[in-house]
Amino acid sequence: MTNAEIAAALEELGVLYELDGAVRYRVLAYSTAGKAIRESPVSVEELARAGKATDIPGVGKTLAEKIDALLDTGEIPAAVKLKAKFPPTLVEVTRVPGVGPKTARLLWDELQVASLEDLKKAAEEEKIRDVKGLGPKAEENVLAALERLGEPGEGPGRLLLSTVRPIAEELAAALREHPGAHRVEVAGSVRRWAETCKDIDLIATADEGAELARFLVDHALIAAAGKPGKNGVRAQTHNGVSVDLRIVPPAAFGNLLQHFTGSQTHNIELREDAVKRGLSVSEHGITDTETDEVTLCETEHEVYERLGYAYIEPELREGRGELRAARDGELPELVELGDVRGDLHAHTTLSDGRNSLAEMAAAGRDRGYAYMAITDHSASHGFGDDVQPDALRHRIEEVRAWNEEHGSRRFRLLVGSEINIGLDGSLDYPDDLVAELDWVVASVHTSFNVAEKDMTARVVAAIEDPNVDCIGHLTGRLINRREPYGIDVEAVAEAAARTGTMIEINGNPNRRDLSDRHARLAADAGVRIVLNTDAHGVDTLDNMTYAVATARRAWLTKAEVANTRTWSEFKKLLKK
DNA sequence: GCCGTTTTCGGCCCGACTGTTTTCAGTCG
Repeated sequence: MTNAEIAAALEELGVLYELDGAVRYRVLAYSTAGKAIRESPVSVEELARAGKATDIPGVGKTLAEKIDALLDTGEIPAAVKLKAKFPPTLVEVTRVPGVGPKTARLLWDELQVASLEDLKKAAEEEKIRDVKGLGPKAEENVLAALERLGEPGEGPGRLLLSTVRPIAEELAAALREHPGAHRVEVAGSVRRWAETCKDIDLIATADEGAELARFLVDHALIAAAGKPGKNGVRAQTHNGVSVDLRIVPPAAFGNLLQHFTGSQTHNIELREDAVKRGLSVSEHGITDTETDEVTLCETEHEVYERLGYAYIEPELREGRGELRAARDGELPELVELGDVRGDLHAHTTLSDGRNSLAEMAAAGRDRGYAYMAITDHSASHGFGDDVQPDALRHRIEEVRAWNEEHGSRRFRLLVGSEINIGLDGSLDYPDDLVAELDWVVASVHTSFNVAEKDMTARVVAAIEDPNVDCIGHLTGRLINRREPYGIDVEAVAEAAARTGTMIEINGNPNRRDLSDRHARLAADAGVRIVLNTDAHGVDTLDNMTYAVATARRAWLTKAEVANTRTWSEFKKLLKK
């Protein structure tokens, strides 16, 4: 059973308890546990089978028992019982925006609304207004919400960071140009470099707030907007991204930026911790609950300092132990883009790239890298992009020649390949040819649908090949498009650490693979992490920013990333 | 239902907005 399936079952049970009128903290426990389980980098089923489910934060004895029952019988007895009391489709009603469990329960009791169809019918027949506490406006909102749910592609879907980020940056840059604007920052999940984003949060201080809000509404990217006021405005871009601009006095800019950068989990933990110390934290300031004295902070640094923490980088604000580390002075010094000395995964026109060897090499050199590996696809790659052994031999000569002519002590081009890992873990070039390469990335590109233990054995076999330096995009996921294939990342990391094989963080924003959680797990296991772009053109060499962001979200330091080293130091890490 | 450098029991963020109400509950982020 996948983590997502276990999480969904617990979250459903939480909703059922809420419909049944349970105290909200019990309900909350199910949703926080569900979130932690979904985000767990290791298999929760395996953890539970080993009797260690309570290692997951938010999972105690009771939830551990419920997970055991779910794994053994496919269902949780408490959920079966509640589903006999409430129709299972009532859970869907609670997910209609604006409805929620309390309203759903009310509509069930009063109107026997059991499903989305019943809800629609009740609203259309104007029966909802007869329920005490609800009115005609509720009917209108329900119908509008149901309408939106029905639209394909609409709804609460999250967009890829690389889709949202350029829009956020462009809007922020435009606002900064406005003469009335003092400070403008992008906040929210964009600032935390999350994988996906629901909306864009912009924070500003300005002389005339309403004027700045109107200025945003008039921007060419904005399609629709609410009423601009002195506190900001909510708008939508032409491609359907929500934009929230909030404007505050300069004295509280730090409080607001901290609040809107989130994450929600981070803020809740921070505020709970503050309450224990007699402080109440909000976007408007920090209040001493004894004296009612309010501290306003112009910067986030002041916010964290006032609360007794070291400054926490936005990428770390996910409620994964960063507050404790910040209090104890144990935050890592995160790797930065400027630390990266080379890109070790790039394609050219020899396979499926868009630029030539010379163009890619020059672009890498011009970025100030000390080394770059050209790694086109291998002999069995499809789509007519295969590179047969003779072509690779020729490529080896080409790279040697390029280094003769253009290379220097400051920059060297490495000849490599991204070699397919076959079903049995073998590579699709002869060993003696592979041995001639400077750098070998091995990746799975075919036959994703094999059992987890077979996929694990396959990749571990490649790791044990003395010619393989690095594993590419380990889980094969495409964010929002393709689930990662089943693979035991812990076992792979153990093998990689044992053999000195590196694992990349692929910086393609669709991949970001290793994920932040897997990268943390691998680094903890002793694996050297490599930050790569997998660039298929000169332009996508820029994707190093996403690899670095993922590494930072994984708490990685410069030392834990192999390609922050000079060539002479990096060379020592190679297997052969 | 979880959790603990103030607690193994008694706590469990904070505020905006909305729609329904005449002071607040529910929902959302």
